Amino acid sequence: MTAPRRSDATRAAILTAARERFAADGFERATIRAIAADARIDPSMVMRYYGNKERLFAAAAEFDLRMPDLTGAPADQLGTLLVSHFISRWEGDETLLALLRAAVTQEAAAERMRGLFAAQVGPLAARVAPDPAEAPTRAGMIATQMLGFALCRFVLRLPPVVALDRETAIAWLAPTVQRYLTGTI
Amino acid sequence: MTAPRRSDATRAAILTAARERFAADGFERATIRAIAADARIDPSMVMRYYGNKERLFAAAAEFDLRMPDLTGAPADQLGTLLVSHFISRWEGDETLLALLRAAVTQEAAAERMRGLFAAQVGPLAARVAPDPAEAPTRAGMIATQMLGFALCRFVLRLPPVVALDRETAIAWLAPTVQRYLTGTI
DNA sequence: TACCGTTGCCAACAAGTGTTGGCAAACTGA
DNA sequence: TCAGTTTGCCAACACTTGTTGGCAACGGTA
Repeated sequence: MTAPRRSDATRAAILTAARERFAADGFERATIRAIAADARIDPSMVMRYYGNKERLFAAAAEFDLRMPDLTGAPADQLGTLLVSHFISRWEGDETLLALLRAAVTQEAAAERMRGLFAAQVGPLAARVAPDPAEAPTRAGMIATQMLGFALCRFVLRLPPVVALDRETAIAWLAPTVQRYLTGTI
Repeated sequence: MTAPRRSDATRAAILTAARERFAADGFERATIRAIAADARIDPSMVMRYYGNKERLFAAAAEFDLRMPDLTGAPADQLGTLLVSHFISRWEGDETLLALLRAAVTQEAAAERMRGLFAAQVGPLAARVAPDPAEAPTRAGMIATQMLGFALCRFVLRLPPVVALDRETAIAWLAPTVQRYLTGTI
């Protein structure tokens, strides 16, 4: 139980600005100076509170997929539920976008992305897959589709993918994810 | 018909080194100095022959998907043929990897990626899709899956995706691409 | 009040970046 | 042979980057 500090607001402002910049520009093009300017403080404050740029990114890219509990859900609805959940996670929080943009050139960010899918999608796959031994592969295939969708929609902004409304996107993606999760290979 | 210049070998060496560096490090972390060092020439030569870093990248990321002619192929084999072709294109040439890594932070590279799928996958989808009007969407969905696969396998290096051998990868991906190409939505 | 840790800013550093201009050597054509 | 072009390197430029140290103002505590 730590006492709240007077600088907590500054810390939070830095983190918010960092997430925005990392999400928009990636790791190398997001500069400490720009982040500090957004947070309306001096760049040296960023260093004092977060040590260096990598640790700032690590703090800003803290993320949890919050995978839903699918026990009890209709077996043929798993794909729809999962895809719908993923899209919500992407749209509600730019942290994942920051993580994806950075992961392409930052090994630490890539490692975190790997951990995210292994630790959160893997167990879910293990519970519903016909053979639990296939769970990592199934989680990996789901990653290829969901990260690919996010890449095309939010990063590359491929027009036909941007144009999809939520329901249509789910209609396209759900059968794919359903098959990766429970289908026979 | 231009006469071959004495500097053509240097130009080619620069281009090869540039492709390697851009593919491995992305646009901003690949430095002119490092590229020049790989090509064993002075950094100023890169500027003389390619003007600036952006134009160097544009030259290094010249790429053609070389989509195969699928007229006459069995309708139910389209997914397999396409996926197999994509994987070959990815593995045979690091240009596509350079383009993907750069596209995440460089708008010009993203634009080229958009053009690639619109101009090469789009027409193919128009020929085999039930309704040609859906071709852009279908090409876009194929992009989400194939770029997502490349992202996870070559960039993020998700272990279960890296571990897939070529046949297994095709077995997973082909039905997805087949459905995006010809399935009902 | 006097004290001391906290918060913040300013100025500067060292390193690395893309980029440029000039100059020597090598080559080409007459 | 000799002028003119091409090829290459060196040194430097202007700028940006992450990062550091010092110094003033603030705020709670005794």
